[in-house]
Amino acid sequence: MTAQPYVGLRSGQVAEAAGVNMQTLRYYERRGLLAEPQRTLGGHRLYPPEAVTLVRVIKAAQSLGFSLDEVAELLKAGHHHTDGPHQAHHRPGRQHSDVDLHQRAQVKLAEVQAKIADLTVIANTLRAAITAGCDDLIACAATPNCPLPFADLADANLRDQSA
Amino acid sequence: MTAQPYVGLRSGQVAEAAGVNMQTLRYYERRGLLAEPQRTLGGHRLYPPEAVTLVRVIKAAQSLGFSLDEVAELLKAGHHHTDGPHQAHHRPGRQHSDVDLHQRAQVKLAEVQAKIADLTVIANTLRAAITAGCDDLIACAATPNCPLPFADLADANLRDQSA
DNA sequence: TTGCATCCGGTACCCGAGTACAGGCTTACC
DNA sequence: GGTAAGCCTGTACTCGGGTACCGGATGCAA
Repeated sequence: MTAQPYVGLRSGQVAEAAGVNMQTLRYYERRGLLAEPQRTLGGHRLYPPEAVTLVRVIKAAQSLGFSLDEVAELLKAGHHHTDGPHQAHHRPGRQHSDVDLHQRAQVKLAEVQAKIADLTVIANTLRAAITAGCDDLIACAATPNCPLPFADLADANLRDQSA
Repeated sequence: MTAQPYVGLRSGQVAEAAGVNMQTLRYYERRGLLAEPQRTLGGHRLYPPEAVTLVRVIKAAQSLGFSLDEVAELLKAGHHHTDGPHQAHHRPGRQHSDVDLHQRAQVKLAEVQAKIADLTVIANTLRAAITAGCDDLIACAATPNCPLPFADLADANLRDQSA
């Protein structure tokens, strides 16, 4: 019984390792993105090493346009299904999360693809603007002279809104 | 002097046509994205038709991840250069905006390309997750079993942060 | 056991991008 | 000239995603 110091990562360490603020960890915990970790007797958080990965995944997903709620969903989506080993009997209390996991992913995929498409349009626009020496984006966009696809973009956007 | 009704679009019309809230127009005006329009004698705004296009362009650019400040920059970038017809003499008061217009565009292009790359990674991840029937993104991400590129993504993100 | 870094909870604040509302004035048309 | 729809300014609020600060408690090593 060598009174070994507590094992696990302290919030500061996790924050550091994951490149976020400590407060952010607590914030994520409040938001349900991070499970409540172990505590020392004195109440200090003790995270398992995976926490770092998890935070990074969150940041990654989020930086690609997923809101924290969406990230939470994505995380939860798979997780309750991991919460016991091969637990084939599914009780009927959880309509939502399980059935549409693949759908969820597919929807997200579609969204991401749409985003890519839009960004591609803008990239092309910028490229065109650069090579054409087009100095004024609005002028180009507004006049039919320089037929950059900005207008299309705007239209795509409208389409988007109304969808 | 037939007292023709004021000519130009009223804010409601512009808002409607561009698919935004009227308040948003005023907001953009405050933010310097929209020039102050003409007014009727009574103080009502009268926009030229291009305003609609402009607002759409703003929305388009913004929906692709540009902040309003960035959009403002992009717009301004070209504009002062249009503010008089072939005015070749450039006076030396405006260091900033002109020189790096192309650079600006190039920087943006690089950003957009990076975003596309990241989104592509995530799209692949999702696709893989879907086809692999991988039900749990975190599990996948965290374990080396299912080598989805989530970790890379997270790394790319870190790279991003430190840049 | 003392000292210092670290962490605790709670609350309050920040920013970006709008949106809502109140109370009053204009426009347009009959 | 009356009246409804539309627009005006100003202020305040929302929402997402954090951040900052406070006074107090803990961890740990010397």
